[in-house]
Amino acid sequence: MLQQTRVETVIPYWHRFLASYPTVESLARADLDDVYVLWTGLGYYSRARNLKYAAETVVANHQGRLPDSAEKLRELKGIGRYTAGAIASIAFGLEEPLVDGNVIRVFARVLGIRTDTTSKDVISRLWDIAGLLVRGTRPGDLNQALMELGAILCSPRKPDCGACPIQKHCDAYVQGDAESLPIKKRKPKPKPMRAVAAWIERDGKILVVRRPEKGLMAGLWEFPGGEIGLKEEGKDRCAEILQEVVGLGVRDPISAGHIEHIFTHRRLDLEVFRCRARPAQRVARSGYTDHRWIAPNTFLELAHAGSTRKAMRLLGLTDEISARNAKRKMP
DNA sequence: CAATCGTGGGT
DNA sequence: TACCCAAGATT
Repeated sequence: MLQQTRVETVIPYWHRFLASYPTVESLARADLDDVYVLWTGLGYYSRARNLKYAAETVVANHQGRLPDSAEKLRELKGIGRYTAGAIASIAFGLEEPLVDGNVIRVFARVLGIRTDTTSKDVISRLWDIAGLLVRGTRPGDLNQALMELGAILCSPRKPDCGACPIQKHCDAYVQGDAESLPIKKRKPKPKPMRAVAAWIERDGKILVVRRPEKGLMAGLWEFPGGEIGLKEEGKDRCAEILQEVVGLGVRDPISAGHIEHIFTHRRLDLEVFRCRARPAQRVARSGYTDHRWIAPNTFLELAHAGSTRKAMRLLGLTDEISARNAKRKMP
């Protein structure tokens, strides 16, 4: 959960997750759909699938106990170099290093690294240095201290150098350029993208579809729809797309408005329509892995992404149901 | 190696 | 507003 996600964001999800799946065995036995529900709103949903798959592997191949070496941990789905180092050092007390965004920033400043820190060369060197530092009796504490230093004092903007315990050892502090480090390649802007989605009602129920297990919002439920050209008319394309993806003919799509949603690499403009399916038709899916006709309010109980949540709100679905069941109001 | 994969907070 | 960033991993 912590991969690319702030601790404060993770905490309520972590409590709910552990309440549902307190053991590796319980997660291994779980229904993947239920795991996705607990991940709703957290993002990077492949982590949920990988975590469940890893739990199954641990039960099947490791007697239900996590392997106690960084090398073996890395063989599990979703566990890369950082996570293996974190588990090995913090949970097992092994002298294994870790390098995350915080550590990169701390090292770049302390050591005065003024070249691109995203290069393979520099990253490799940082891992070597972390490996030298972690030797000792409390490797987990050393690793967490490095990350905490980066998160609390040695922050990306306005680092609190005055309170830093290693100020006098810091090259960037001496040079006075801490705020401009580390140097990174700038990331491309999110590309504009348009899509339509439809509330299709029949006999008081609406049609929802499940996305494939790979790609954007993998495995999540959404309103049926699809991508359209940047200059196309949403209303015209809506009926055509529904015919393509669910095999339903609809009449008179009426726009309920647009929502905007920013992903890391996409800027989505989603136009949402209400329409009715012509009677006596069967759903014929294309691209989706499942579909259901559900009572509208129960959509909130299925795993879904933030963009779908916005569409729901636009269509008048409130989050009263999930708010009742959750300690914290879902985003 | 570059692209992909979410979302929320901060400046 | 626009951009950066977060206890990264996978393809």
